[in-house]
Amino acid sequence: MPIPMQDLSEWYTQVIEKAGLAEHSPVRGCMTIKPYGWALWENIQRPLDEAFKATGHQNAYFPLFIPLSFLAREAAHVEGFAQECAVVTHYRIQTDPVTRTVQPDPEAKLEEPLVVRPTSETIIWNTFKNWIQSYRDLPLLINQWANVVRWEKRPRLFLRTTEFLWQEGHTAHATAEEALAEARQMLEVYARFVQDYLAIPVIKGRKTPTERFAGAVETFTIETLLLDGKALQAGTSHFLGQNFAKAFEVKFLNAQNELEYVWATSWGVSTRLIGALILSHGDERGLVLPPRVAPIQVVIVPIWRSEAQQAQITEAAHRLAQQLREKGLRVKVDDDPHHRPGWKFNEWELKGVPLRLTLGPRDVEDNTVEVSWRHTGQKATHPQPAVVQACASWLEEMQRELFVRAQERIQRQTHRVDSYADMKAILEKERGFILAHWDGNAETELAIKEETGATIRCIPLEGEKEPGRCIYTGRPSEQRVLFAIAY
RNA sequence: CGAGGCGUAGCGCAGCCCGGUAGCGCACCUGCUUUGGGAGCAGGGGGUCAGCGGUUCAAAUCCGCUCGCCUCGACCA
Repeated sequence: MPIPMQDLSEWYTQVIEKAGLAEHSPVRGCMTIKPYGWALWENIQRPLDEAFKATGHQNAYFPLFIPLSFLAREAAHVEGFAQECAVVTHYRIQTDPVTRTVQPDPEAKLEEPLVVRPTSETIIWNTFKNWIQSYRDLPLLINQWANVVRWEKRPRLFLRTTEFLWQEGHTAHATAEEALAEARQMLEVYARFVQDYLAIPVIKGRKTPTERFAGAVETFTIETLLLDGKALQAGTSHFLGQNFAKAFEVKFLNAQNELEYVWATSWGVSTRLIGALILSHGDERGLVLPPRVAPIQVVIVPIWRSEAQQAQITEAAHRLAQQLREKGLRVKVDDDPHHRPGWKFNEWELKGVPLRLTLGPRDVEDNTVEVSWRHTGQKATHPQPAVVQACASWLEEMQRELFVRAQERIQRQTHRVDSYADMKAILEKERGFILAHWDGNAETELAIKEETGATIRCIPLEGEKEPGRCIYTGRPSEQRVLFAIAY
């Protein structure tokens, strides 16, 4: 295992493959998500889905294919996605009689090409048109779990794959205020989930106009900083104004019997969260998974010498596992006879399992068990009944400690900077978050990006709002913004 | 799309410069001994050497073309 801080990109690829989360598929930029990785995604999906439903949203499903003409309806939107669309042009293949190669049948060309959705605003708003007539149909609060395709130039497992899995919320409202409140609410839902479940600290903010979603009036984001000091957008929530309502002619009659365009939001998080998770907590032994989303929270490794012991200790391990399951924990007994204990210790540490219980002849004799904490490497032996009682609270403690540890790391990597020279020096040396003043101009933003590689990740929503002078031009600025080199 | 690197067993690699019928480690199978931090010994199975073409008595090796992958940039959830 490479040391994470020396070559994070090598470490990242290896840990994903060795821990069995995912692997490269034969299709460029597309990955196979393996059972362990999928279990992790399910543990991310479940609480998010519950949070969406708790805030009044319903799930639905819209088509994978979008007629090309739909995408063209919203000018900024089509421009934003034009460079990365996969397009279906034929509906049949044939074997060429001369070359013997299989190819699209030229006779079977589609009248209108279909775009594989890079996001679903257009097809959903085309549908919403039929669902909305009156203010009584509003708000319309829909979410879908889906796959989308964006032909990215440089794919990376989980962080930027050609096909990725996500959820996309799409809502319609009677007023701008209500839609804006919805966008802000979902940003909160994301921030809470990412911090409480993934133990990843985030900064909530607004995107600058240059970084805004194609077709949005306002884009909110949660930004985090990974182990190597590079920033990652972990989720977004957009206030779309009336842009899509106008593009798709979605109007409603208000209580005064007047026809109005509806107001929209959209918001999403993706399998990128798994990448964020790996690159927030991992170490030289591999993955470190926060207990709340870990597919296996406790692994029990039985150790035996004789065959008689094997039977007895394995049985004791399963009894212990059952007691822990009754406490609501996800437990695995690794009684595989083909591997030795040392191998198993390394394997489960690589897979990031939060707690390991080791049960050997000594322990069975004394009714004890050895506990090992993944995030600290600490070990201790306790009586079995005490361990059964304490495991759940140890896991909760670990969940909090992982968050605090990440928060302290990000604090160390965050710099308040007032001189452009300092900013450049820090970005070259250790990257990280740079809190600095900006004059609000896109030209300034672009110049800084070209000279340093750093972009404005967001204009933070929280924290002090002291005015100052732009780090680049010296012109007045209302508040500090967050710069970083991004993934 | 630009710049680098790499395609040889499931995985990681050597062999290529200097052409002679393919090897190592891990993994896998069998047996025995082992099991508290990636076990040992013995035996065994597994290869269109990325593809196509050329040179040659003979090509993994030399030459040409094509395809794919990885890393780094511009783009992005």
